[in-house]
Amino acid sequence: MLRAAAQCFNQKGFRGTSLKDVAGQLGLTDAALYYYVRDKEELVYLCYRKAAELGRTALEATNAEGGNAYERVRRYLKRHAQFMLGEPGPVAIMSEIPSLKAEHREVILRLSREHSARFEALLRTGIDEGSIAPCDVRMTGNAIMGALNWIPKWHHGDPAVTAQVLTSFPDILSRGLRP
Amino acid sequence: MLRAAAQCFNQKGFRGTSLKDVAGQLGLTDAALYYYVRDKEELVYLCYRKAAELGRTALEATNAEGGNAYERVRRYLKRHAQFMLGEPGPVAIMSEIPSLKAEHREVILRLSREHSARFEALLRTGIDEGSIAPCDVRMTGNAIMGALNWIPKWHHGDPAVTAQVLTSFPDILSRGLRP
DNA sequence: CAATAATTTTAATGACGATTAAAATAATCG
DNA sequence: CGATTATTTTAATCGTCATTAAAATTATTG
Repeated sequence: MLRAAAQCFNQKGFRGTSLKDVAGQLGLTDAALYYYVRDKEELVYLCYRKAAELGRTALEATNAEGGNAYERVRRYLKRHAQFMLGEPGPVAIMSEIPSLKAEHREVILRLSREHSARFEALLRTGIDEGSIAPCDVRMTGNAIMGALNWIPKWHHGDPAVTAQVLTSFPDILSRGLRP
Repeated sequence: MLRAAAQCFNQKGFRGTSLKDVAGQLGLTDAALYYYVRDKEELVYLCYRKAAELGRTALEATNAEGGNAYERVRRYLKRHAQFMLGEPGPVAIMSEIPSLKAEHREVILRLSREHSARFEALLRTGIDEGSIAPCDVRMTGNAIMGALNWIPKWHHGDPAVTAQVLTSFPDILSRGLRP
């Protein structure tokens, strides 16, 4: 369901997707969605949360595998790109955070901040240990996350492009980090 | 008007902004907007087009100033960041392209493609002349544009941050291009 | 199979916000 | 100033979804 919704949002924009569209993609009728979700707002919220959790997982898994910070960043970039691209990806660009209800918005923003903080911490580790060149970690993190989060904008499922992204992106985004 | 609209879109999301919101920010009533614009759709379209044109202008102005490709890229990055940040910036994240009417959507997509192509050409020039390291220009362009376009997501007007972006971003995004 | 629970549909309802028409106000210009 | 044009407002209207309630179907389980 989240996958269907995210796909609709990315494809038709938020304005353009009605619950009927989402339901249609599942072979259901719009009213059926209300069995699983209180609200359209909640549907959006769940999509966003899922996406945030995937990002967090990607970073954690990478950290768990060890290696120096530079290598971990590279592996993380690939993992993150992977689920931005993947079929299984319920990942919608989070353009509607402001219209979430306060409670939900807080959760998403918190997850988002936590993720940024963790990534920045990783960069800092790299700087300390010398595997990454000194830089403004906040801005560097913002730049890298932006590049990743923007992927759904221009990627439309072409498998050739997918492969291209997976090989290029980690290189492109990490090359500037070398000392 | 476009500034007001873009600001609303970025701040409240598309879902969250009614014409009354946009009009309110101008000290007008919602109906007054229809004197200038046929449609809400047209308002969105004009915002997007303005943003696209600013990007194009930034790149052209930079090219006109000369210098090698690497230096031109750096200057372009700063210029582009500048209007993403600036008060005068009617720049909304283009999350609703799919719901534009076909005719308008085509214009935006064309402008967008043209801009990408120009930037990629600049990268290619740099590679040929040796000021930029060989790379997948398409993907590199996507990455850099993503980082730039994402700025409104996390920048909320703090002038200290603005300054930080302007000094850091050109460095961060161009460092990976060095041969 | 009977009975209960889970899931989906049909058929209204309702609200919000875009849009419109007509009237009112403000600006310009001879 | 008088007249014409430009701009804004007031006061409806209108559509499009989201949402709901009740009925129908499907699945589960004793």
